[in-house]
Amino acid sequence: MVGVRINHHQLARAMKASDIDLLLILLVVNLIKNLGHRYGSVIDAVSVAAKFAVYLTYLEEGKNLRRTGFLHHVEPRRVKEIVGEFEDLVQRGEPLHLLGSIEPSYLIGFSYIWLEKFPMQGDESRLKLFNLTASERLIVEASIAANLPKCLAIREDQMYSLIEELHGKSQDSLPLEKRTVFSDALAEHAKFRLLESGTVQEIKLNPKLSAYILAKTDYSPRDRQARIHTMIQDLTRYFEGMYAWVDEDPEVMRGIETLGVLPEQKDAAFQELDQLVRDWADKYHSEAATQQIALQFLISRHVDVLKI
Amino acid sequence: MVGVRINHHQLARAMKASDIDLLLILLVVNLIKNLGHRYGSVIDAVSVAAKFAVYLTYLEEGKNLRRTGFLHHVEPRRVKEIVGEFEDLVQRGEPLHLLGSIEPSYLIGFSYIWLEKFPMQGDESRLKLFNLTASERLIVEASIAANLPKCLAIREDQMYSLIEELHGKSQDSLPLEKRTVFSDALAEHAKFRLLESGTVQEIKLNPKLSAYILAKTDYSPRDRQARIHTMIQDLTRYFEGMYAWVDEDPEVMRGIETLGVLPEQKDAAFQELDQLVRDWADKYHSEAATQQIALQFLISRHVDVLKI
DNA sequence: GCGTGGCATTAAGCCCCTCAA
DNA sequence: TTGAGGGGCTTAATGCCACGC
Repeated sequence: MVGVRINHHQLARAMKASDIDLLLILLVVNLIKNLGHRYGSVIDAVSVAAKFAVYLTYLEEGKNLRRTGFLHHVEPRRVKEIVGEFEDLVQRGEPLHLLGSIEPSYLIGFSYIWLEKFPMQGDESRLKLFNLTASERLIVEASIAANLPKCLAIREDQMYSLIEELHGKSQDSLPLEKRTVFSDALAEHAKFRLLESGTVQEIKLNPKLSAYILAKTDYSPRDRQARIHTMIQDLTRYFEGMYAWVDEDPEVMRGIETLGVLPEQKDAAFQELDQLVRDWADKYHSEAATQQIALQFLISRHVDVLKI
Repeated sequence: MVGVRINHHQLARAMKASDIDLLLILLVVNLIKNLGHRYGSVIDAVSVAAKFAVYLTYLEEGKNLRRTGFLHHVEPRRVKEIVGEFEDLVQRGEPLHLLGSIEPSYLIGFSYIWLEKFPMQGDESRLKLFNLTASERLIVEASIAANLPKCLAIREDQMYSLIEELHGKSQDSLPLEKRTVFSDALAEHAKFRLLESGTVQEIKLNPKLSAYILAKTDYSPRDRQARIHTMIQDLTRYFEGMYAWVDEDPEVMRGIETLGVLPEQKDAAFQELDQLVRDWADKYHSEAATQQIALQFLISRHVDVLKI
């Protein structure tokens, strides 16, 4: 049972979640489970977004606390607090901060700090910090994959120190009120996340002592990070475009085609579409144009909603 | 100042929100401001999604409360509560409910209940329920748009009754624990939302008395609703496709082209693309194929991120 | 390791009321 | 009406410690 991967979207559908609910689930569940954000920080992030909505309405409604409160079902007193928070931000030129980054900031850069604090010089043993006999060391080293980042294996308490330092750094960029104290619980959470993502590996030397090694130089691999970034940007653009489409903006065109494709024709179809789009863009592109447009497209498996 | 429309995305960008934060803002702010969901219900909805993530991890990790807690930074005891909630849902076959519907359920169908409770028979006056002299009535009626739904104008207290009944109905579909009591504050919120969306109009008869008329048969116009629905579905599909793309799924192809287009060529370009895509789909479509694919595309204004 | 229990703090989402400008 | 108070309830996010298995 352990390690079974559950398709949250399918389970949610089976539980008869509505369309909008599926969208929320898709976003939130991935933030938490795949990207590794803390449960609480996602809740907080959304709460900031919701407060932002309140602040905007407040501005749009002529700074009327009561009316804003009615429109969103929030107490005027609370509206006032919220407005205060945002005016403060604007005043001090501080950035609007929800999650801040796609992956948890206190885990990003974990490898750098490790490499910085515990570098592995030349051909010294990775297990330098542990008192092992030569034969013990050889046995352990044999069980470690090759091509690992050049830094030393460390003890649990040293890893906690690294995490604490990282947490401290990530807090520096936050306004004073938003900072959260470091706690054992948080440290342990981070350790689990690092292990789970494969960034760190634990090697049990004996029942009481483990060595921790850095297994990857990033919380996520570089190219995957880049792809996730692209995904977020595409999604945001798509979101905005679709909002405009809902309002029947004539500058926006939306379309969808579903079709059955034979496996052996798939690659040809993909390639041809790519070429068609490229040619189309070349044909209509004009350097003289002031208006830039973007054409996004995506081919993916089509799952007939009714069939599920 | 009142009624000024603020582009939340631009303001958020100006406040240096990160990419992922912009995405969250786009979603949450629109749920609250444009679709009219209560502040609290959006928070709750996300909280349910987050709890769903916890539940999924719990299942995937072999029903290990503690480990699940560490992975998401939630106390094991809380994990247990959350798991209990979901097992209950599954057990009783109850649907997973976050927002439930794209627009607030207690406002959808407002016009139906009005038409049902206060229908306007034949050629009787819309203001039947108000004691007005013939001339007063004519003056007021002249100020009302033609072609309104055939139902009577009502008093404020009657509108509150309608809202209460509607709230009651929407609660029926919820499990017992999730129900919220009706309150004056909630009623007033609904009233403001109805007025703001233009579903209901207020006509001041005198300083102490207002008549309320139903100005539209829907909280949102039908075709707009349909578009919003399409948007949510497209977004969800796009989301899923992009997630697969991140994992380098070979069945997924993602692309984007940006170009400058002269206004006079825009329509031709749009039409040609439409045709190209159609032809491409026809060419590769095979009835024999078991695998269905979907090609989504969207043209929208391209805003260079760097320029903002 | 894991489940379970106790104990504590703080914020915030809710409700209602009054009074002065 | 709107802003500004006051008062109160309840949930839940977050922390810590400890016991028994």
